[in-house]
Amino acid sequence: MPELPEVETVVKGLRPKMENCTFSRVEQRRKNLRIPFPRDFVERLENSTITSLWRRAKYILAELDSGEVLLMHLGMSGRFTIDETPPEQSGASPGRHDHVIFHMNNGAVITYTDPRRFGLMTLIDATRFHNHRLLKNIGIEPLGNELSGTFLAQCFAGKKTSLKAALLDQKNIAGLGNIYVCEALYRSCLSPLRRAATLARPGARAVERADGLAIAIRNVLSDAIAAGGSSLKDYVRTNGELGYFQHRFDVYDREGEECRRKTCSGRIKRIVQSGRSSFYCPRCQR
DNA sequence: CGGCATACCTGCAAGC
DNA sequence: TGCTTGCAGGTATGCC
Repeated sequence: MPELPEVETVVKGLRPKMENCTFSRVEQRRKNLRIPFPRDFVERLENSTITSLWRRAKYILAELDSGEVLLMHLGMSGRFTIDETPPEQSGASPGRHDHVIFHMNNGAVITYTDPRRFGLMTLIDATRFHNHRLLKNIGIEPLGNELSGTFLAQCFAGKKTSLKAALLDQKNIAGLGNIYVCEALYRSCLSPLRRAATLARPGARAVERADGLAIAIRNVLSDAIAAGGSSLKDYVRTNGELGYFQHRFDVYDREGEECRRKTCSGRIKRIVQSGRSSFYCPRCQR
């Protein structure tokens, strides 16, 4: 499920068990995920210490004292689970989709599970990670200071594509996925079909529209992060699972149901845009 | 270059 | 029950 809020929640959950901790043992149970694991992946991790753990877009980055950065992505179905009892003591054996197991020097066993294997793990040089092919073209962080109506208006100026596609494009804004784009557009009363450039088109409403969208994006994401934190209780479930939380969506997966806006009598519609579902209220989103 | 379709892989729910 | 189909929250690539 991972979009920005889920990845943020995973990072917060992993931090107490990984930051300033050392990899005692690493199990790599297959040779690739979406991309191959790097050469000597296990050897390069073992006995190195994580100096800091953070998120950029939907990537999780662990800076190591070896001078490398461990770069991880959850893809569509990746998740981490933290166990305090080593499997050899609890008697549990790894599942078919448990691809990487980190044994930390604090006793935590952190398992990466990913049925669809759209996730990835790789190691990159700390001095050059900004220029790494996976990170260099990524857009602004939506929870940082750069996101504003002015930014969106400029960024989308001249774009013929839809607002939906423009918001999904990680080169513009990093971390939004299908769900939160649908939710942000709903909150700002903008249609996913609207041409991105019209956000900036001069006119009385243009500033309002762009500012409204910027605020909606920020609020949707921070609400989801807050919900994740509270429903996971310090970001870790009792079963150790991280990053999966129930969140009540206004439009996502609500095809045919009533619009939640009190002043609106519309019904949520599902359409397909560039091969993905968009959910919106055709009555109040314009 | 923009915009779209496609591919990667597995699991699950719905339909027959 | 069992088979087939379509769909899933991400991203890179290739084609026009």
